[in-house]
Amino acid sequence: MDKRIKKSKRAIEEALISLMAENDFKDITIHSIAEKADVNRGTIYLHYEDKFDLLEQCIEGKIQKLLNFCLPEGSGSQPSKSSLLRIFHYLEEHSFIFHTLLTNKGVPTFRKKIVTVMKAGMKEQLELNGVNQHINKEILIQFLPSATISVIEWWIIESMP
Amino acid sequence: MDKRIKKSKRAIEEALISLMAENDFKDITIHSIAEKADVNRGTIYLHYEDKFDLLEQCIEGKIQKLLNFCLPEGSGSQPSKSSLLRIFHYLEEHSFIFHTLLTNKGVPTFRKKIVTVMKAGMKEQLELNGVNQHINKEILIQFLPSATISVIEWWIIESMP
DNA sequence: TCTAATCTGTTCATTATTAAACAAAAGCGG
DNA sequence: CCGCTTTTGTTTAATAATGAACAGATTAGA
Repeated sequence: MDKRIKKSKRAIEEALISLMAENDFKDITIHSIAEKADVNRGTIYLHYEDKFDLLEQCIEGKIQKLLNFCLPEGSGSQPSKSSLLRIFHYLEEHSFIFHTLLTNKGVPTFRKKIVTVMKAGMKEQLELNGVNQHINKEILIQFLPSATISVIEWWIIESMP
Repeated sequence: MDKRIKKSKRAIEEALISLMAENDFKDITIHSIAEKADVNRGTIYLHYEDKFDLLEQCIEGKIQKLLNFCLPEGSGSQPSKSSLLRIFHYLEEHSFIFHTLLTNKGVPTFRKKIVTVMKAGMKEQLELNGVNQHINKEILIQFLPSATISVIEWWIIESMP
């Protein structure tokens, strides 16, 4: 992708997150984002529909990056032992971003997105490894992600041990 | 000035300094600067003749910024008491840059430039305030800047108290 | 010394970003 | 409620940056 696009999007999304750390999402204007990102206001509309689409893409990107980093294809869906650990390391490394996305008022989207992704991931895991066959898979899939995300949420918000 | 130009030049000059902190100037290539700055190589030639011109402009810019910040026009060439203090604060704030520019092998330019600027500045000062009239001005002007810069040099290189 | 690799300047067409302007929509204080 | 300011989208022409290519210079190693 063109260097300029990468830089612009990075600046814009970083600005969004930094603003979200201090204001409710609803109070953030495209104007202020452009200012913070040191980018022409028009540039934002070049890549995003509006601020909701921006938040959407931003969240999507963060989740993708987390997954790509923590579940590298090479090892072919590793067992959860080491990958879970990697996830926690990654979250620690980028705690500011995830803390902001999780705690900002008026943005439940992020939590939902993660739960959805985890459901899919776990389903795949369970079908691959025939473990826990004596437990109802469906129930596990419904239950585990929410539980896990709650733990993660707690861990991040309490600024992790 | 166009936002894009500001950003490009800032990235390029920052890259240069960061590279100069770890390599002799002569070993630094335009290639590596472009890489570090995350900028197309051609962009550098859009604003600078070559790496020597880049260093030149970079140094010039740093000196100008220091002067503008420490000798604001409003107060009309203040006496040296507070402005000297401001200079030291500014140097402390930007110590990495000045340390790098002063210590990099093969770049005596920076020291010379500063001495030149100080000579001019002091001359003006002396002509304005009729102080020290009983001392030969010319000798002062020859002597003071070199002495001062030596102190500053020592102060910065020994990572200031 | 010869070769391969890297670096330098420069050119080109394409694309992204900019500044400036605009009308319309919100938001706000009196 | 009514002005006033800010924000939103969108458009325009102008300009800066990009990636790619190129020949020539320099460097490094065999």
